[in-house]
Amino acid sequence: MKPTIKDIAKKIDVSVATVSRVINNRSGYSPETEKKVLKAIDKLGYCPNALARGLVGKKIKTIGVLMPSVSSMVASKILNGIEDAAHNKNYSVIICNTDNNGKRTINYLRVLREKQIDGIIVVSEILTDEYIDKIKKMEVQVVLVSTIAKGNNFTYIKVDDVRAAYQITEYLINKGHKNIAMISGTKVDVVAGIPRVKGYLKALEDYGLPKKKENIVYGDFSFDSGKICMEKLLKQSSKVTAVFAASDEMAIGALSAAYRRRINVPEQLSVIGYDNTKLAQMTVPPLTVLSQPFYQMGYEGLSMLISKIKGENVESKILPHIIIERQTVKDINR
Amino acid sequence: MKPTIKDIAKKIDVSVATVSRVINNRSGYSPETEKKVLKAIDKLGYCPNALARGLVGKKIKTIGVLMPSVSSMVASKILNGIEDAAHNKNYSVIICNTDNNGKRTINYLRVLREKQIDGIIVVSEILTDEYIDKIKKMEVQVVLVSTIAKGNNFTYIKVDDVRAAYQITEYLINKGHKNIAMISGTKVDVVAGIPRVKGYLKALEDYGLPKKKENIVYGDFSFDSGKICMEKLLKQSSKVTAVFAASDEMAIGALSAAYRRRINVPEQLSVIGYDNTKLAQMTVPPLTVLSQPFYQMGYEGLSMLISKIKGENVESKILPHIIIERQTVKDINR
DNA sequence: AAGTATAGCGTAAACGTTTACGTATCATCT
DNA sequence: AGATGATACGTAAACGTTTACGCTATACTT
Repeated sequence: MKPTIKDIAKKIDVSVATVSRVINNRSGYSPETEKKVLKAIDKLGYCPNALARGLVGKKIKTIGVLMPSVSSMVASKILNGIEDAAHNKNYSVIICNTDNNGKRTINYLRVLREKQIDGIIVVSEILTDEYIDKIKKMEVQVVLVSTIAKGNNFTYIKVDDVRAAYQITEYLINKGHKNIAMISGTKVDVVAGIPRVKGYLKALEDYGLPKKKENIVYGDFSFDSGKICMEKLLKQSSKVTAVFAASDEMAIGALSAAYRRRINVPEQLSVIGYDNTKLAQMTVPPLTVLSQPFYQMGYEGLSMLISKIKGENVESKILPHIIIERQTVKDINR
Repeated sequence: MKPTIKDIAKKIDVSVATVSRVINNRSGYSPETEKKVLKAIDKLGYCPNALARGLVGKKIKTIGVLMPSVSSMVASKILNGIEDAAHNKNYSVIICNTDNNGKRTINYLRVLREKQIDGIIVVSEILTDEYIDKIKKMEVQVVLVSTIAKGNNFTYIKVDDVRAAYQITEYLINKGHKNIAMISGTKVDVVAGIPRVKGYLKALEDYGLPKKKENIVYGDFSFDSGKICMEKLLKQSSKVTAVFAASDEMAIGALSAAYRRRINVPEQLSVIGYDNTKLAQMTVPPLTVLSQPFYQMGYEGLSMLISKIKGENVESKILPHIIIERQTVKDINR
């Protein structure tokens, strides 16, 4: 059997309270007792039981992370940031891959509640009213990473997607492009879908460029859908010179489709991606992208959560984005 | 305050034992009492406290996963499998990103012990004697995924790397290649490094092909190192017609380097990767690879762990691999 | 009728901690 | 000398469960 605090106490003939005090660096014992206790702990190989601690102290130093997919490049980078920050603050993280599945998500919420976690981080998830309701009932601290819950004052940390999409489009316009297509994500996505289309359209409008319906095609953020969308775009009559894809993967799909049609990037067609996953550097030619600070999002998101757990007041945060110029966009002014 | 089992008991005037019994589907109560209890639970919004349960029952239904990086494509795919299996078996998973850092790993081991987890999975980690020692002292069930601990009888699940490397080389030989180079991973890696070189050399030997020292270059599994290694290979006098890279990323790096040098793949140079991450389908041309069943490794690895936790006897397992032919290898026989 | 089995429940200990409170000892101050 | 305060402990309750054990009432057996 694993030794308990009682075993330590018995061995050196002190009370459990004293042992507990030295373990927790409280005051109330002599240097000699401390030495004896420490020695006994070492000898018996004692290790505190976090469950018992959590039961009385109501803190288990563990948080839950809900995300639609742990294996996507963006999610795993965010997770990376969360995990690093958690480790630095001595918290553990339980991962919950919701798979965009309502029942599964609800189940996770229940399990997290049972396990008395101190807070939860929701990543890239589209929050339904049901989730929001359950989360509120949990009476637990929450922060949203790369997502929002409109109408609710959940703390969030993300990038300004409409602004980013606007700047991408503006960037393309400044490079002389006038007929710019967009490969969007799903129409229902309130974070990575709708806002990016909005930003794209706003820029077109501000610069007096025509908003052509056929220039927007909808994928699902995946490589395959990017390929298919690009095919669609290529079949159209209107000759686009640049394509803005709402994800790296779709941009790479577009690259693939262009390659198959013997269309040279960036000579004949410019392509810009969104995210700046590791992929973007690996393509030929390397992909110009809008970069989101995923790691930072995760890291700061967790830090914000801990602050909230400690009772501090925390404001939502918009993180800056940048365009990373590589080799898939051509300046056609010159 | 969250209601406890006592609150339920008090409300409907039964004992806590009875409430506990219906919660846990034990016998010993009438249908009417059951109804009353269930109703009260629903009304008060009661949720069991897993910490208290774990304290008495010595099972918290949580496992820990140690991996060098959560954001790498292969690790995250394995994690995906682990998480799915865990969810199906009603277990939670705590992730521990060790970052190949000894102190950090030891710290995680301590935390996992404190939190009384039921088992641990070690993924792709190079196990030092210190880790092995600590793990043994934890008296906890373990399974190793995509790694081994030589000299110790830890249960593992992985692919046969020397056999896989042998088959890759054989495959290339059958396609008419005689001067085959290898871009290996790190020399110290006892799982993804050494064994693959071994398999490669064995095949060369069995087929009576010369083993040239300069045909093996060492990277670190990353894209950049793959690029650099390919450059080295290209600078050499001996004209290689095929390259076997010990990871997809390095293979893609090789593709990049070849492209820059205007060397056509697969016309002038064949390339084969190892892993079959999502990346492999996205390159132009799509990458021929040896595919490792990462998701399955994770899924079955966790299942094995649960079996061990339940006290069953579990054997280590070698999972099958296959070569997926795409477009980067040319048959130069014809 | 007496005995036995069973259903349905309650009591209380146990799990491993933390912590409020009490107490004994001793030094210091007035 | 007596009061005061600090130091160094110990005692026991509390956290929210599970579960061994015991009890009562009823049904069934012989």
